[in-house]
Amino acid sequence: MADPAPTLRSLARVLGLSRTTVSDALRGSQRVDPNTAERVRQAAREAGYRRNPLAGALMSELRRSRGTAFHGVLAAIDFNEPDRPAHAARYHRELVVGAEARAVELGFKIEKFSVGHAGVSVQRLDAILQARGIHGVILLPAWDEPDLSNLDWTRFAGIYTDYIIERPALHSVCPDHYRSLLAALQRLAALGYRRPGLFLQKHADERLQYRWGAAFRAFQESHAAIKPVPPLIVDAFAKEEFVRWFRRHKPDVVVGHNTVAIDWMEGCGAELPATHGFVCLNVLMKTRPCAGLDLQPRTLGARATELLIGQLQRNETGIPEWPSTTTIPAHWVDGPTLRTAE
Amino acid sequence: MADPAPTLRSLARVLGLSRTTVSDALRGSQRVDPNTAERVRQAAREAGYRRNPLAGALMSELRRSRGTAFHGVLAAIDFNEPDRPAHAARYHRELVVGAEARAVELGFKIEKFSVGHAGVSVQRLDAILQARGIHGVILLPAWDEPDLSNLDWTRFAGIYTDYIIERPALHSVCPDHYRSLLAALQRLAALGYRRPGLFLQKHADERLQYRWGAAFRAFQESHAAIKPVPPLIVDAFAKEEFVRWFRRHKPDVVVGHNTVAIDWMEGCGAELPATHGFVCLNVLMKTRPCAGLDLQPRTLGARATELLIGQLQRNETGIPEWPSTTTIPAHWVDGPTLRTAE
DNA sequence: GCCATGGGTCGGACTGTCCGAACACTTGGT
DNA sequence: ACCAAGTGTTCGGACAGTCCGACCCATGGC
Repeated sequence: MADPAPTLRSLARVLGLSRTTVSDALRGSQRVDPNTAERVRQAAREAGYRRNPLAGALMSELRRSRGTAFHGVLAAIDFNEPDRPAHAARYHRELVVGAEARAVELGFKIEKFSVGHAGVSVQRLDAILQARGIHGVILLPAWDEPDLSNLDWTRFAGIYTDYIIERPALHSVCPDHYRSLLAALQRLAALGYRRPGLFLQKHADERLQYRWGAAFRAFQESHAAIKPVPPLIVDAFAKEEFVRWFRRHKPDVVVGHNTVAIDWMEGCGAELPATHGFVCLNVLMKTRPCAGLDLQPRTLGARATELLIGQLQRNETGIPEWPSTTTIPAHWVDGPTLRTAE
Repeated sequence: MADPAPTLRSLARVLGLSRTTVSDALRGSQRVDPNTAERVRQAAREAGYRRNPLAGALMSELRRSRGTAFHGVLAAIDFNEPDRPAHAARYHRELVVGAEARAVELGFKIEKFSVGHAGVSVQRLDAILQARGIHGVILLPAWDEPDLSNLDWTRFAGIYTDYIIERPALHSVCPDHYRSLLAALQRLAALGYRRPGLFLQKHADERLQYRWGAAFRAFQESHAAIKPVPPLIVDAFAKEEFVRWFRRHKPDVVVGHNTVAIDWMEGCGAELPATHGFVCLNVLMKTRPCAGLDLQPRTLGARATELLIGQLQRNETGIPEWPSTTTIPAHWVDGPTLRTAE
């Protein structure tokens, strides 16, 4: 093990070939004689040659985009959805802000693109990215199942910033809804609340594969002191349904997205924080001051950028064999809708 | 913008300096005359120079590691736990095998260390790693809450290969139990099973923050055609308790860790796969042929290594501000305990 | 006058890739 | 028999930014 690690050049010297031929042979280029290629592969195996992926990525980039030098540019791709609610638009903006900040720190730059509807088509996007020499893309969350399978993924590395993407199945980054709600409920229990209730829109939970509801039930099951208030999961927000549920099951704290529930609770005679409490599952959605969960879109954007740059440095383009999901727990935000101590 | 993007060399030519001096100046080296440095910085600003981060990373690695025979060494740290069951030991081995393979591909190498009990103490480990110039560590799962907070984390980057580590709070990599069980139940439903039952040891689910149980209940709640068999979650495996549950709730397929349940089912008159089915939640634990989930320890080890090397390349040591959890879904394995079609 | 010191600058070497040039050899038309 | 065109294979140049050792030159002590 005293010898320095073998390189393309040392290998070529031993074989009596040029470094170029060795490189081509190892990458399976059609230009080299099959016999020569086999010879090279065997010698590489025996010498324990390991290609330097960093150099590979650099050179590939450098040569391919000759003239138009490497800019270190990443694309943030937004699926153009016309009637996106304000909080979702803000979540997207925060994701991009976080991604941009981290990108700059690592010597990259982010450009925004919009596809579908008023934006460009997928084919057009492919052409634009290729022309600009962009090989890393961050896909922003889409309400409907996004489809970018038409992109030529052999030339791109991608990260999705929501739970699951199937077309194609990329690595993704998103909040840890399950763990965050468990932690929030634990905090409520520590504050003395014993009858937590969950108030959700059905579609919101479905998108997360029922993680909110699952965490809520798991908490109830595993804590004997907690009274099992059944979660209220509705098709659309409606006052009557909520009031009926609230009167019947008497939760002492309600956890949900929509802060209009606070008004309805007060309409039933509740006084916050004196008699009851409220926690918002996404502070970007609150329309009045209250405690809640910050899903940390900036941090998610930053982490997505880190993962993407990691892939580029390993020269890993294409669809991963085993897509992974990276999650970050939400950050608790105090507010006037909860009592401060037992 | 007709000119090609400025490089260190083009910048140096204009300034009448060498590329080295320009590089040093821009990176704020002490070796350069402050006046020269300022001149360089201004010229770079005016020319719109942007350093190529890929080339930077490559060269930094290349130059720094010259002379040192190995590109980089990572440590795999195992918490020495005396009475670890055989399947856990195998899971650990597979994790390391996956990590080693990926490390080699990326030009790194892995060395194994064992701490606690018969292994070295944490203080000693710190000294050893420092002396060996090792800055990346992969922590293997520990049954009890592991504690490595005494390591001088300002000098290390670390990844834990299980759900959560609090001392210190590092990034972690682990299987996606929640999603995997949901997917498995969906598959069973597609095969025609309508009364799935879950059989768990309490401690096993607690360690995962109840994710098995939570996924099971979430599936029942969201699928009207599925009969809600209550999960059997026991303190210790015992035949009588299982048989009572099995007779009373009549599940048509049982999902659990311990394959001894198959014997008990057969004792109750079940015939697999004719009348009933069984799925093992971790194929490393099965003691007889059956369908189940491969939690993919090799892939997890590989991904942990990638994340760790990413941190090292970004020069990120210490405890992350926001620890993330990266999960990979389990891989379904067919077996003779399930019918093959509707 | 000589040598040691040190601040500032420079050149060499390093990685793998891509493209066009170069070369050897075959084929087909005249 | 000769040349043009085509085919198959190999090679060399250029490229990025960094680190280390070498080098130049001014200064100061003896």
